[in-house]
Amino acid sequence: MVSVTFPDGAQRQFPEGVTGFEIAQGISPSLAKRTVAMALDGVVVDLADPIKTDARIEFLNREDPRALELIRHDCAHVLAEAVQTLWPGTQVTIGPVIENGFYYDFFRETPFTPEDFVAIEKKMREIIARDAPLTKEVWSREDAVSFFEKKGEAFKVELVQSIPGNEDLKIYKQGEWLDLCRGPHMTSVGKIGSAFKLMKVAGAYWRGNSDNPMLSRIYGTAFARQEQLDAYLKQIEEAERRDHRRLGREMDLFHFQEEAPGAIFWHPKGWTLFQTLVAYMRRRLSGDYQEVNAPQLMDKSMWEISGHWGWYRENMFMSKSAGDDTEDERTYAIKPMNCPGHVQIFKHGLRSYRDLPLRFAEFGIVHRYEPSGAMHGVMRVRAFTQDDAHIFCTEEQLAAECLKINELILSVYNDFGFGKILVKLSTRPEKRVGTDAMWDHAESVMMRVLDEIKAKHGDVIETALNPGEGAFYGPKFEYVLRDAIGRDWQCGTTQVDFNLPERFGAFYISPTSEKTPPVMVHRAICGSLERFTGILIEHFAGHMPLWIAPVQVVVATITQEADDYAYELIAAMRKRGLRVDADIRNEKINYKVREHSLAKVPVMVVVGKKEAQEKTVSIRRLGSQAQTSMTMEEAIAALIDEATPPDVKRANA
RNA sequence: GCCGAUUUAGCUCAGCCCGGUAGAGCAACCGCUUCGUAAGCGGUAGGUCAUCAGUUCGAUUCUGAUAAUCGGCACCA
Repeated sequence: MVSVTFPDGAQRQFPEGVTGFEIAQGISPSLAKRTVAMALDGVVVDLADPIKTDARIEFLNREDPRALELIRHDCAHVLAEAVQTLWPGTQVTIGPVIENGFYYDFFRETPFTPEDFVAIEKKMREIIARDAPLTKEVWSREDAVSFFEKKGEAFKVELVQSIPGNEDLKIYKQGEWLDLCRGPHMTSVGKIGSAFKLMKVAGAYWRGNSDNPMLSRIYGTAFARQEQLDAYLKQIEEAERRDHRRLGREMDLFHFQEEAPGAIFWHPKGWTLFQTLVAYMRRRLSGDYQEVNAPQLMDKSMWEISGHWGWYRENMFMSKSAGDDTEDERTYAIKPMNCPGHVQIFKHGLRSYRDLPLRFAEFGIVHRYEPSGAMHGVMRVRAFTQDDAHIFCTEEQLAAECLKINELILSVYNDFGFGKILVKLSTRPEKRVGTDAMWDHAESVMMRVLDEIKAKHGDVIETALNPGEGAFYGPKFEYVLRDAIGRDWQCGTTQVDFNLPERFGAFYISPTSEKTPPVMVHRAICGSLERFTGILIEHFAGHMPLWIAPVQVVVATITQEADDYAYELIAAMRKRGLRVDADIRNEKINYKVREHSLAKVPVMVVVGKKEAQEKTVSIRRLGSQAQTSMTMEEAIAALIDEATPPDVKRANA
């Protein structure tokens, strides 16, 4: 007998091996009918699974949040059946649930197109309407291999063979069709319902490896109810509206063109935005960091020493004199990173332990030959600016430096309105340099730091471990921020480096007069400033806080009679440092309001005959229909206060 | 880099299937209008149809190559 505990706390005895379905049926047939799966001690399993040990039981209906994954997974199976019915000979591979939906990878001569979706969805609805029960069988390895071989499912055969011998080989059947699957699944395909949609097609490598064949992937999503699907589709539209490439055009920030793939043409407004960000970051460095600048072109030997020429040459640009009969035949590399330059500055002159920690910062422009398919607006480009810094310190100073960097990163993110931050510690990878003792030491230091920042900032920080994901030269922290619509962006990073100072022969003189290689910490807060600008645009949906907005105020006139007053206002505002544009065109105020709203100008100051006479202004804020009237002086004071960057405000407080 | 799609006026898009050298809306420019918070009215101008080849009497249209972009995959020191 097994003892089963129900959610209300009641306990009942059942014969060992009783299924969830039998228990539900015993309680009431309607419960059994609406239950799609069960959870045993919190683990979701098939309702038809036998219960062999004492357990807490919960019956899941399709509205249960935990059932969503099942709906999507079942839907992936139905998608696969539909595709194989429509195009016999198509091979199935895997079809997992992912965030916001599912996909299924197929192998087929001609890839699918979105035009195929109509037919596939129709077939899927037919299959769901048939409502075949989903039943599980455990097969032997041999049976499974010979079955899939006979069907010509080479990928499934490979999957079967890769499942460890101690695991059951589970086959889920839905009527005639079956698939190898870990499960769990709902009781029947009819439970999927109708709130599903195929989203897009894409190529994807078998097992995620670019040496493997390319498969045709179909993405889809499914929800328990149609309203949820509709809400999700709306959210996608919202994300499209926020797309920085679209806003970049609408707000006239930047453009790209064919002659410079992966490089940004910043327009005046975009460059103002970018430089506002740089100015802010520069202020945040003062006192602790020394800003430096290292050459854009250096002889390739520099990169041979650093190791990059060997490891990353494919992703580097190089440059030579363009002259036909120049004597200079040297090959220069365009810097893909700033560290070697900073090591040279460190090495210039003899350093004492008394000089440490030494913190060199650079807004370093780097070029990397990114794969053509990786480029994405300003988010992934081939020429970008890092808010980079390298800290040279002693072993003893390492923990304190990591903590100091952490404080700065969190403070910066907070100033831009990012609330939730994830800090991941990536530890030693397979391929690495340095002794195990060094890694042990560094990892234990960083683990301690991680615990400390978690204890101190637990309200905004979540921490995680990323085993084996460290850089080859040392462990690292990665800072991931979450934007307004819940997307995660990895921006900041703190990396400990045992390797580079030694490669370049950098050292300092210790208290006992010994040459000692310093510990080097690489650190970036925004990462790529171009990308960070893009993230800010999407995070704020173009509606930038006043202190970052490239154009903070537009003064718009209603009639010509207010022109002189408008000029007076603009002069007064500019004098106090506000970024103001004038709109004295002969257009209706409706037209002007519409245009500047679309251009996402945060503040419109509207002046007509009345305001000119009374020396007042009518203020309209972006995203609001309301108008506030106040005197010119009140308005300027309020705007200046709001336009003061948060760090300057703190300093003034 | 790989799979698929796309590329026509500053922007958004039609025309291409069925070859006879282009069309709309918005923006721009010029007038008129001086107007109270998301598109006033009229007119004008603007395109070697991404590039290079091929087929053809003739190519924006058909074929091929190249480039860029988009959606994924892979990559991201």
